[in-house]
Amino acid sequence: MEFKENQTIYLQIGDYVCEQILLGRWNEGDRILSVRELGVALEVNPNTVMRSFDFLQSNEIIFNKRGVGYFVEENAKTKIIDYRRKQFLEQELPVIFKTMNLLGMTIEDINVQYNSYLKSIA
Amino acid sequence: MEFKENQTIYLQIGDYVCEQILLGRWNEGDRILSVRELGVALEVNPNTVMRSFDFLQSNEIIFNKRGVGYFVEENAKTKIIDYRRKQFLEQELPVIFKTMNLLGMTIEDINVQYNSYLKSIA
Amino acid sequence: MEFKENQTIYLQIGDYVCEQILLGRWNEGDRILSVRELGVALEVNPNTVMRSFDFLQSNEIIFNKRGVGYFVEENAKTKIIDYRRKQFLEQELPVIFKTMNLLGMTIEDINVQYNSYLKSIA
Amino acid sequence: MEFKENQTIYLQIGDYVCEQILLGRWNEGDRILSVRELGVALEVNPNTVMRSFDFLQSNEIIFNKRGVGYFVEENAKTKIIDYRRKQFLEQELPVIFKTMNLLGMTIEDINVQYNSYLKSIA
DNA sequence: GTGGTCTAGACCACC
DNA sequence: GTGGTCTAGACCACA
Repeated sequence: MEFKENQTIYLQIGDYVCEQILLGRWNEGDRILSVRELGVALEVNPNTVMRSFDFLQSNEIIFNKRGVGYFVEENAKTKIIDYRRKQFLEQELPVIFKTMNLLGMTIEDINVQYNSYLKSIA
Repeated sequence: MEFKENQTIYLQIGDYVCEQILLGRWNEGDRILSVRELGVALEVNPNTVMRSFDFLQSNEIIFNKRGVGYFVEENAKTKIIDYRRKQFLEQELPVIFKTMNLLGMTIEDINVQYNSYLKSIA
Repeated sequence: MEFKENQTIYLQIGDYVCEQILLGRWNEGDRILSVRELGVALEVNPNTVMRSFDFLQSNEIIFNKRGVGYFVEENAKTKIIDYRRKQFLEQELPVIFKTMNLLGMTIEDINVQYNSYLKSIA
Repeated sequence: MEFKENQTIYLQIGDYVCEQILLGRWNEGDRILSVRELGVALEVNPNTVMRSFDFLQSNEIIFNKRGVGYFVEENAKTKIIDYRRKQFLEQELPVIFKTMNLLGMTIEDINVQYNSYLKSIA
């Protein structure tokens, strides 16, 4: 896996795990990959993966059974989506709107971009 | 000046200088504040300012006359805007669109948000 | 390590690292000395070493793994040699030839000098 | 006039004046341009030109008549050429030869380059 | 342990 | 006065 430069790796791993949960790779109650396995898979130090799991656990996305592994919490999907939606509306969108104004772009320009985006992933 | 926590100071200073150029405080060919003056103004070490100027110079926003000072490059404004617009279209928007899809939001939802944003800054 | 007076230290460190790579001390993909270690070895402030590494990284000679260290890029050797050769052919040689003409020297004079140089290092 | 980055301006001005003398623009005994005139011509601070003249005077290339101007010394040409030849043989050539070896180039390669150089200026 | 950033202060060459 | 370089030392996030 390739990591972005402007965000710390363990947070990107956290996002990755959430993504996998949303995509249904691991359902609620399922055991996810071990720290070591995921470390190998992502070519990352297990300590770094551990930190991600810590983070996810403190956000009640996963929980730990000692000696067994990490498991997906009940309602994990809902929590992830709620969190992301809040983040998106309150943090990301305002910045985007501000940038739009600075660059002299209108909501119409965004519409155009969005349509070509939809085509690109179709 | 107050600095954000999640981005390094010298980059924020770089943004600040670009902003001042866009706003017309320094026009193309003008000499900008010296490393020391800007350091005092922003309550920051001159070395940190120097690092910003280094960065801006390598991006051809400003240039240096030895023993004289730093000056705004020709076409600096265009370069700044072009860079930001490119960054916005290629880096930020796709991420936004992807997030929208993940969260099941449509372009209409964005419109609604945008309108309330416009009211909030009016 | 002793440094020349007419060139800034961090560039000399950059040259030093390139030299070590060319000599095979560090091969492509290898981790090089840490900022601190090299600072101690060359009796130089770690900040100065960092500046060298910054420079080498921007020239794609080395790259960084956060929290791990700096590593030699693929094709670093080729890049170094290409860069030096280009520098030599386009920058240094024309100056030499111009000086030769100004001083009324011929390519034969250079030959003579070269032969005595070869003897001196034999 | 455009100045190189890796050498200080006043030395480049000194070289420029020597060049003009060698080329016969100013002969021995002639008055050269004033500090102010040359400053304007080269788009440089008169102080900087002054420093060059200081340097040239201390090397007995030019001399000063107070209130009148700077004049080319007797034997200035010879002095310049002797100085440059010495510089060339003892300082520049050895470096060139060392670089050649490092890059795996032979004196033959130099010959080829020289021939194409001769054509380029013909 | 690693790199990265910032400060404070010094010294230099240069304009 | 200007920028440029270097040192010493601190602190931080990260692996």
